[in-house]
Amino acid sequence: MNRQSETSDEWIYDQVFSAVLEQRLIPGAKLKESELCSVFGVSRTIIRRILLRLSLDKVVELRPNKGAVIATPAAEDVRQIFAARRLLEIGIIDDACEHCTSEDVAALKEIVNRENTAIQTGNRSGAIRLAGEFHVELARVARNRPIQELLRQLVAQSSLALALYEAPGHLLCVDEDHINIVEAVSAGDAAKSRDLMARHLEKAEAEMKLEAPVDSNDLKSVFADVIEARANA
Amino acid sequence: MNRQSETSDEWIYDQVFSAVLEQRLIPGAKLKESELCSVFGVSRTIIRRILLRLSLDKVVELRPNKGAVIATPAAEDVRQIFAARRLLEIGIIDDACEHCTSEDVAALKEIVNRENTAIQTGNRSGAIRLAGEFHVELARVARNRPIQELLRQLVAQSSLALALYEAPGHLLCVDEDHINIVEAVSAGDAAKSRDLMARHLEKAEAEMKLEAPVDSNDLKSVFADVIEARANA
DNA sequence: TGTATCATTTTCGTATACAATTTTATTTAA
DNA sequence: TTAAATAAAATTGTATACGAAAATGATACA
Repeated sequence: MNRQSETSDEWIYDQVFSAVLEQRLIPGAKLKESELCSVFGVSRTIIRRILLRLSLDKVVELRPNKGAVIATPAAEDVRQIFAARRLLEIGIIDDACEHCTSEDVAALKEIVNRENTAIQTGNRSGAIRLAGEFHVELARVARNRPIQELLRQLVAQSSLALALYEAPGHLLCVDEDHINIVEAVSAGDAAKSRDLMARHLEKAEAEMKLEAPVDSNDLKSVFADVIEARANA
Repeated sequence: MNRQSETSDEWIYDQVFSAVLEQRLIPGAKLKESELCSVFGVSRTIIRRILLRLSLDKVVELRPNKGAVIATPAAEDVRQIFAARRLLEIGIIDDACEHCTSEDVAALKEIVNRENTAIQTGNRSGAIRLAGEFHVELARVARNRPIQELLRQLVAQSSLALALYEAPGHLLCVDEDHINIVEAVSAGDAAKSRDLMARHLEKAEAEMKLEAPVDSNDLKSVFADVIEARANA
């Protein structure tokens, strides 16, 4: 049976990737091949290929002979993730301002609107997902695919980081940052856009407690190091 | 037979990746699975996994039902590749200056020395490869893995771009740029380093003729668009 | 001679078989 | 009862089988 590989593959990949973005899959979650097989109705060949792709995205960790788990980025990883995001997202602002068309503005506003709706309706998954989408869309507007691709990965990794290190009691603050950035970019004001983006990213990183690492009410996170040690024993 | 997958996989991947870096594999070259199987003595399962990884690096193009070929980046791709490189490599200079240890300086100088030796002995493959290695090493010195990884891919893609668009008669000019950058970085002079890097990258991109695209004496490149059109027919 | 159609061979895509490793369960001894 | 040892089950890693698609070559016909 030669399936329409391209499509089916992409669909399954997106399903898992989305689950990570929406934090329905959290760090440490085990991804058994046979389970994924029955869920998606394909053979292990396909599932294995998708797990490999996700592992190259640093969203899944492939432990030889021990199966795949959702990745658990260390504090240092998270610092590098955000350092990279600052570099990329501030760096592309010039190009975003330069190339931004009216269609681009519409697309950006559409995302921000849906994001705000999600926030107001208490749809946390949707809000997280759309917030990430916004940042990736901005890279698309800047017309730079390599950077867009990396940002897509970094946004997903940020979602994992947030699940691990988010300061308690934060939860869905309504945020004017995104819409302000859209306005500045569509006005072609690169300096202002850069400044807004810089502060926005700082804010995001500040919401995490990278020193006192763990999320209190999730045993998997609390004992992540123990699990890691035992897993490698 | 459960092979020591990790190692064997990595080795084969590196072999192919290196061949691209050294331009022993040029854009359009066909990678038949069965041939790779016999060359490396593994089954198609392994080869297929490696081809997938290389395709995610944008070094190989996977054409459904038509096999894998070494990628042929379009002129617009190359512009984005170099735009991304400028952004990344200039952007990491601050961190490189900040984190650069004496071991790092030694490692950088070692690469530059080997590069110059390669140039002087007419070892074109080695020179291209080491030039790329230098840029990736600088990202390592900056202590940012995500960016280092992307740069590794972009350097390989640059090698393909060079094979396609290099201005004729260029060939291995001895270059003081790299050693100057090492000096500036190890002295902690970020401003100077940035300036040197910016001009170095501009020079590299200027060596290519992205408007009059093709490499004259390679039919595969000359008729790349025709091939592409027919392949998709 | 050149072109179109058909058969043959090659190559690719997925599922599956089987070996090796890890995990879990059970038994046994202290 | 706990802990170690062993057996059973589950899971992963690689090779291979087989169907589908594409490339190649042969034949018929204008």
